[in-house]
Amino acid sequence: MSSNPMLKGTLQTIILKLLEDNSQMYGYEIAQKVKEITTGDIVLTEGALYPALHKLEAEGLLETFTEIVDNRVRKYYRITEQGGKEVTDKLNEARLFVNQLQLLLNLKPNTI
Amino acid sequence: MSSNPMLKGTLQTIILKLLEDNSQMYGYEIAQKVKEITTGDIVLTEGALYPALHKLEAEGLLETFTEIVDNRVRKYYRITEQGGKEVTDKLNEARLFVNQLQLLLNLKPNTI
DNA sequence: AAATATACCTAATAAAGTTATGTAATAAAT
DNA sequence: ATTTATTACATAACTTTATTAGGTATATTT
Repeated sequence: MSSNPMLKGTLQTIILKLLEDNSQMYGYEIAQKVKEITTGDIVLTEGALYPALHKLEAEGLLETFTEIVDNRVRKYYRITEQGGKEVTDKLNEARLFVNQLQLLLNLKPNTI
Repeated sequence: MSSNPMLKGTLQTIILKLLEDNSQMYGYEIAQKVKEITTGDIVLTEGALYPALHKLEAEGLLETFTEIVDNRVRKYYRITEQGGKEVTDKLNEARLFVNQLQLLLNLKPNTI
């Protein structure tokens, strides 16, 4: 099933949201977390994940620090103050989009 | 407020779904319908809409015929049998994606 | 007469994925 | 003991698919 074309535009929001809820995470951990939460339905490919992290860092929404664990480098990411503001907006956008998409596709489950 | 980057990957599904519910529609009508349903939140740009329609036609999921109304050409689209099968799959995919996204972003409204 | 709405189209550009490849250490399996 | 899988990072080539911008043309409204 691999990664989804529908992911486009939401990957940044997913990353920011995870880092809003978890004080620090490294790339691989983020990918594992997404796989776990979605029971394998959404898999973040490395070619999407790492460039997205770099971009968010370049934009000042994330900051990094490295640690050596088991002789391997881990690059941890933290959300910045600016990132904290952005994530609120992006979540609202995503919420709106999901609602409109559900309207368009008649996906809204009957709220009994 | 213009089209959404999150639209990527869902535009085809939106078009197919509308043409599943309406026996025939023309491009401009589809754009109007989407604007109407989403109260203007999702606007299909022509540069996205027309190429998407052409692609779906080329793939055999849609078929077309033209009519002259008020001395202007209208190109109507109909969903094909193959398109009917595809739309079911695409809707399931979209449903799954929306659910997983809501999980990831904690967007699920409390189902009271 | 000018502006807006209707109705189609495409080309250049940009964004953001996928696919493939590379490096390197540790852990598990044969 | 050696191969394979997992952990962990990264980037380049490619593809898809949208945005932006431009073009044509008729009908309607201001």
